Amino acid sequence: MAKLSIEEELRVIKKNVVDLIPEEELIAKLKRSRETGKPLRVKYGADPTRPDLHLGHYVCLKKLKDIQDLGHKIVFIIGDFTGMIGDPSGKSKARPRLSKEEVMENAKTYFEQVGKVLDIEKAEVRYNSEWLGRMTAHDVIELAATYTVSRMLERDDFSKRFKNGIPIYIHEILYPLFQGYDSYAIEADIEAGGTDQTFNFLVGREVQKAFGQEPQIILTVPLLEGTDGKNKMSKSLDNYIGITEPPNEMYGKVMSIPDELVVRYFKLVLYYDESQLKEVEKAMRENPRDTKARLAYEIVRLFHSEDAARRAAAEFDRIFRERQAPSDMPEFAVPPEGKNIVDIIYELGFARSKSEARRIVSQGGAKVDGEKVTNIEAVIVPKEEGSVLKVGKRKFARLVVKNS
RNA sequence: GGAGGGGUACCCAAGCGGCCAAAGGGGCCGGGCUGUAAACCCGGUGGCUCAGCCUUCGGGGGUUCGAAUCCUCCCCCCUCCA
Repeated sequence: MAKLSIEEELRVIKKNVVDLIPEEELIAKLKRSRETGKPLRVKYGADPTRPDLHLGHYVCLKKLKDIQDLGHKIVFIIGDFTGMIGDPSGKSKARPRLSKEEVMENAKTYFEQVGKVLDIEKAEVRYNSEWLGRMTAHDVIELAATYTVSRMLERDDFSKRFKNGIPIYIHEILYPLFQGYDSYAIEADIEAGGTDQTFNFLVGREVQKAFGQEPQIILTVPLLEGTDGKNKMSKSLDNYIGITEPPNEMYGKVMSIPDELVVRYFKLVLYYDESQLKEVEKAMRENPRDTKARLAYEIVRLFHSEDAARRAAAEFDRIFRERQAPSDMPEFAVPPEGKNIVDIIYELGFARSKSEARRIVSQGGAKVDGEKVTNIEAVIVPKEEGSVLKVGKRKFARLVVKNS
């Protein structure tokens, strides 16, 4: 890659970044890196419990890719040790303890997905049990002595929980310290992550200083809101768009985000620059639907292909604009004498229980060949060429006569 | 260690002997409408062999014709004092 000036390098790094603390130190590090020819070490913590990456992760991975392209070293930390503690950031729910095998398995899936965004071969991968697992009680106390309780309680999550009488466990208090120790162990120059990690990263700086190391730079990227438009994208809230999801699913999920989020997705996921975003804003006012469709198209293209995007768009229009059946749907065998509508819906997995299937039917949510079927006693005998069952807005199946 | 408060369905939160499968909100699901799986409006939301039955209100035991509601033991959480 052509040599950029420090200013240009900094501009690349700063794109779509919320905080860079402190910028002067980064400039100094960049200068020194050029002089010594040693790339900066950029730490990124990987969660070994959730191998499904989504667009929210992508925002940060894309940033890492930018930095990698500038010639710096990305260091992935697999938190196999801290995974047993559970990061207190956000919701606090006890996470299951993972076995070594599970961690390795998750890590494998994780990197398969990360590989879609940046070059794993050029990155360094470390497991934090390597150093945390070797710590003695003495070491832990020494680490714990680098921070105070009141400073720990400055953290937003903690102070809120403390005020609201929600328990905070000691091990959760220790978490940021261990994460900080990781930075020391790998000699991080920069630590990157979402803005919710700011506190942990700051603790990392303190730990590094306490152990006589130059503190890392903190680089945070915005948290992308999920399809609900309110909360940050996360698997547990089920408002996420996974980067490995099939094209049709991905396209549909993008179409389901609130209109207000469209510009933000163009910015954070597609990396549009200011002038492009102005155009998008204008287009959004004039024709929101088509603009959102363009977003969906571009996102599918990014993670799959131009061809997949085209097909996903056509399929979406076919189902939701023209109200037609999809070109491809699961087949369900019905005996010649027919089968009860509720049983069919339940067996297809279109309802979680038979009661739910009954509700769907009686509320008018089931159609066979375009005709509503509201009687839960109805017995369906498919036409000779097959019939189309539609449940809700987007669940379809082809019913065919077959002797079982 | 002492004193108080609390644990209710996917989440938050009412109920405090029968009318409670349990108010209300969120979420989710369905319908209508539409520019989309947007927004908005309406309805539904434990399960089943469904006008009936079975399981649910931290866990066990008990009182009662009858308990989420009363008693008792246990587990867990919070606050204040020490």
